[in-house]
Amino acid sequence: MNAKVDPDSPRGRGSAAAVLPAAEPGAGAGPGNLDRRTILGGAISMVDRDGLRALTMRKLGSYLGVEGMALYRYVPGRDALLDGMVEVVIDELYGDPDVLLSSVDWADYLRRLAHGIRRIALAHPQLFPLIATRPPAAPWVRPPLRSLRWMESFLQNFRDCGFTDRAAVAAYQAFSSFLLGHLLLEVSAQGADIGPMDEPDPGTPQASDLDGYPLLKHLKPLLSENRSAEVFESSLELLVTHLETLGKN
Amino acid sequence: MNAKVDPDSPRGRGSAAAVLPAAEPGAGAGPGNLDRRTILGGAISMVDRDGLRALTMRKLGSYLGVEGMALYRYVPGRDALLDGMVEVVIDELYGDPDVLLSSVDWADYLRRLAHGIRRIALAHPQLFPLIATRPPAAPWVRPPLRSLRWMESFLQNFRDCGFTDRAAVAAYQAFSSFLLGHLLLEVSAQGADIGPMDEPDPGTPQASDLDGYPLLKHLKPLLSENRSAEVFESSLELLVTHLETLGKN
DNA sequence: GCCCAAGCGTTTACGTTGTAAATAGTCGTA
DNA sequence: TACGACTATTTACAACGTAAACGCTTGGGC
Repeated sequence: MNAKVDPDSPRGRGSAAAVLPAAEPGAGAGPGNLDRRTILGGAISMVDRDGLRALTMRKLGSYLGVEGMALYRYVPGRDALLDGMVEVVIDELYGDPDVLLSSVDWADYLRRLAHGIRRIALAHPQLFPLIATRPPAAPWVRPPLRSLRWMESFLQNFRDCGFTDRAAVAAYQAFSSFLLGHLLLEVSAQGADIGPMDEPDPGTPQASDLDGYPLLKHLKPLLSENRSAEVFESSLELLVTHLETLGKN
Repeated sequence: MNAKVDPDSPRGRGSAAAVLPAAEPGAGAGPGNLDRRTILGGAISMVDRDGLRALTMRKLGSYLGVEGMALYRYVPGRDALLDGMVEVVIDELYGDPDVLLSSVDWADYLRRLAHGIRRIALAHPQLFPLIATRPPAAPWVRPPLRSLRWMESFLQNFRDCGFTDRAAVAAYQAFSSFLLGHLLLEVSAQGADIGPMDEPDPGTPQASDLDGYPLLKHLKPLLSENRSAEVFESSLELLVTHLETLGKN
């Protein structure tokens, strides 16, 4: 196919990040076939396939072979459903062997964690905006690394590597900004690529739409090039060296 | 009040960024009182006050002293309304004198532009997630600098300063990621600060909730410190030096 | 075998949303 | 005065989130 495959892309690996515990949908009615995990898994795979707007309580119900109202016995409401989905997707990190390797090298840890989250983002492009914009549990919890468990282990790791409290916190915050910016833009671009376009995509400005913008017209090929993987890598390295100089202050 | 005031915060300046052309709402019924600009302005100030969930066609109508269906003569539908709001808010940049100063120094230009967008984000914290996540006009248009006019002038400016096509495009993309990550996190934290909390905010984990996370409990004061302005500044400088080394390749 | 409490999913119902279609009011011009 | 053209209202409908009441199944004590 292509010379190099993006190792974080779903097709680039044996789908190690897509560890959905989802029971198969429509497993027939009857009691006992429903629980919180099944519901969240179904919701996630539904959004992965059809997008966020297609996720309604009733549609999710019928996707699971059940009436919409049945979901309310396991989930307090739609917002809680969304929060639960975000939590489940973020916790896919725990199933990622590349991330879990422990290491005394904080830079190595940072790189593996970053790629782990990138893998999640690319595996669930339609869901990532939710990860980015749902109100976090506390104002000091920053997407996308928005689980208390991961925050704790992240900060622990950096303190163990000699970072001061201040520096560890700064590292968490800088890391969050970096990931959020890069991944949100990456999935939004990719979501538009494979998004809902059957026709020649009337949303995309054709060459004729750029008449007032000669430079854009000239740069369009460059702008359309997809160097996400390389850019992500080099920005990550920039962050690492920045954190190095930030060092122990 | 406080030693130093954030110059990008709405209270930090004479509200120069909040140039809403909004006609006063509820200006009485009768024909001729409605047009696209009024509608978008009303929608924006409504979201600024009550949040995105409160923005409904009918509620916006009655806010403007009109029946909800009247809006459809000027706006094709709700999605187009949201897109229009995003466009209007981004175009507030054109009314910002600090940004419009021309300069042969690309770094200076970048800094002024960055602060201009930060000002917009802080002036409309509830709206910024929309700026970040609405599908752009084309996959190669990246929020938050998502208007073709601004893209054109941004790229022009960098090319005039000696950047190659490639480097100018890379600068645009790096700039976008930087802004999106920082500003989205900043407004989300601030939105939670002044958000819908009347009681002691049950959403925020109290100290007792952090029992399983001793390090978090210990670092909570540091994590809650708001150094957004300084962090933004220093990350911006990091970006500038990065673009310098990226230079002309 | 019988009953009953508990748990699960369905049914019914209500208010709200986005939006299409038909309607009525207003105003400049012929 | 009559007439289009705009403009805003009214009416209508399907889909949504969710509360409340309702049956159905099931397992345990007598």
